[in-house]
Amino acid sequence: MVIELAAAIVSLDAEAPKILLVRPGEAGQRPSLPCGPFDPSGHRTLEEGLRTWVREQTELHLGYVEQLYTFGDRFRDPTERVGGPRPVSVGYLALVRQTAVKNAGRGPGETAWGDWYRHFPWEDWREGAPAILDALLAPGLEGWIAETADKTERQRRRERVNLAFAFGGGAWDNEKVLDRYELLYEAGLVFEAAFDRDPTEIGRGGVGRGAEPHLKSGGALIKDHRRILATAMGRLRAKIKYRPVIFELMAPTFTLLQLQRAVEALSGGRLHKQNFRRLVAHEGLVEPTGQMSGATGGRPAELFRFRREVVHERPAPGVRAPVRVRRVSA
Amino acid sequence: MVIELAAAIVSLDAEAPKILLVRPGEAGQRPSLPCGPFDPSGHRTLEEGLRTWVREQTELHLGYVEQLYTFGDRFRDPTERVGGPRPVSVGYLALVRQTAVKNAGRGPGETAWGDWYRHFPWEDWREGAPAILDALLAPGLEGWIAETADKTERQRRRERVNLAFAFGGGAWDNEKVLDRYELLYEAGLVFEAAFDRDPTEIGRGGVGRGAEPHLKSGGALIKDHRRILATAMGRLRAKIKYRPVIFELMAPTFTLLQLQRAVEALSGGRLHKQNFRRLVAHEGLVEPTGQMSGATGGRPAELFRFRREVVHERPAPGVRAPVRVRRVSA
DNA sequence: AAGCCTTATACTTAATTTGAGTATAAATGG
DNA sequence: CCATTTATACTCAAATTAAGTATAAGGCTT
Repeated sequence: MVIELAAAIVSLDAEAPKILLVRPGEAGQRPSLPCGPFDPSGHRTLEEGLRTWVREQTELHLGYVEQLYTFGDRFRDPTERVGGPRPVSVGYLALVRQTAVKNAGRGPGETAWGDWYRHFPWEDWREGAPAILDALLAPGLEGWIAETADKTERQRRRERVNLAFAFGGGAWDNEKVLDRYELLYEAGLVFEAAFDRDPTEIGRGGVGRGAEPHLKSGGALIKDHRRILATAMGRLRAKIKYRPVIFELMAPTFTLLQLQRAVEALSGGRLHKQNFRRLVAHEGLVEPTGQMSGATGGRPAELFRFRREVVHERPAPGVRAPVRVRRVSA
Repeated sequence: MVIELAAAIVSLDAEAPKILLVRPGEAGQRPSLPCGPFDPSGHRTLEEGLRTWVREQTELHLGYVEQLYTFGDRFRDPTERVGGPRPVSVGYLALVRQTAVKNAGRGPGETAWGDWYRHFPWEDWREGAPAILDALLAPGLEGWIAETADKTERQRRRERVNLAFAFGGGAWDNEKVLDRYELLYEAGLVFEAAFDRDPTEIGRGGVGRGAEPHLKSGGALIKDHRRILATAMGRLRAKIKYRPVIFELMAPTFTLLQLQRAVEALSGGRLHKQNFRRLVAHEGLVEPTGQMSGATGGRPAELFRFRREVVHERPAPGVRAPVRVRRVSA
């Protein structure tokens, strides 16, 4: 059995969260995350194996690395054969500063930074509710619910959809990224699902159902890499609330607005500016440097830096600011 | 490569958190968690594999199951040979109600419920600071810090110890169970560490150093099973704060004090009674049944039940009550 | 039966935190 | 010099929290 190690390497380019992708070797193929097999004889730990692979493939030396989840489902990869070797993949989240980013090439096998919302357009609520939600996903999911004849199963599907997508009046939870992706996958609304079917089931209508919308439901990746990416996104959104991981993505000094935009970019929603600065100051997350930033269009802002001591002072230091997400468009 | 699936199955017996253990086959051996190898041809998913193994070994049908972490470190198992097969284990947390508990036997290979604080005596602060902390762990860790000649490394160790054990005046964080266990392991203060050494290093003093205290630092388990248990404990302590998982361990109806004792048992600290009940009522986590409990010594208390609807109402429903942990003894 | 122990539950109070503003300051580009 | 943009200080009411006090309702003891 081969264990594949795959990394969702996240960076932040101003207001856009980026993800490092490896270009497909052949045309028509989908991109992948940097990844490679775990080598029990060479790698001392799983994480070290991952770091080694990433270093080889991208020339990046990872700083912050966190294990996400281990997936072992059958038939998530269209090239998997019945009775063939079973893929087991361990997904990781890594954070790198934009300054460390280099050598993204255009050729096959080379790496490139992509916008993570291209793969999950329904997750970005910064400019109001994403259009794709009402235009494609809601009707698509509605169809998937109606599709089953069993009443209990229908109810179960409706419940899951309402919870994950907040259709039933509930509040949109920006951490439920994986739940939403899995539902879309099951409902056949993401590209991968059109291919990744149990081959023994092909012909039973799996592939046929509405090839059109799949193409629009975000950029697909190879194997289960978009699932790993969804896990990374959800985990990161949760983690910035109680660990100061956001600073892994920031330059050594930054203005409070830059910090706010960074949090907003990852969270996919807006924050209340005045309360945000009160919060980060009060929590002791940042301290003023005394220097001023080269004004970007208005009054110059003071530059701040991360206060490392905060981890000793409070048990769970993070940006606890409530993310505002609303249905009314901006 | 073989992937081992192992489950930390937690239950709650009144005020004692319990963990399901499998008795060692031979005398002198340590107990283990229920576990078994992942079978790529038989198991559709990793989690299904785990459920199957647990069903076979314990006749328990698991309800709530959650993946914790995948460990792939070398030489965590004393029986591991240099160049031998590499152990990779996926740890799971499962929660079962005490009512579902049965057939715990006394013979080898049979299961038995053990107190989880027997394996982590330093984690139970309900009756004040655990004695083992000042008596054994603090001096032991101090020795480990002093042991290295490199000043930077010494500083690094001190920082880690202070953070995890709150020696430097910080607050004890009841979620840092794994950090603490790993430190004790590295410092050679837990039983496992006396055995689990890189065999190539044996003779360099690893095993020799103070065999005495190891035996007292909590009940050891086979392989890296205590590490999985530590992960489970930390995860569960974190999770009850934002997911209503505590109800997976409660009877269908319960008094508010029973619920409070359950939370305290897992958290390892005390809660403020009046505020606790205000909290669970206000969060909408429970609803009164109208029935009264058979009084256990005082005024009869009303029985409550879990309000399932709460998951639709708020994004992260859980018992957010602050756990009080203090150095002064009760 | 009275008094005491135990547990339950209602209510109070002050301090703190939160959400949502308003007001004013300091830069730039016409 | 004025509109625009961004920064930052300050306000204010509502909600939440921490830590009580007060009272109720059982059983057990003497």
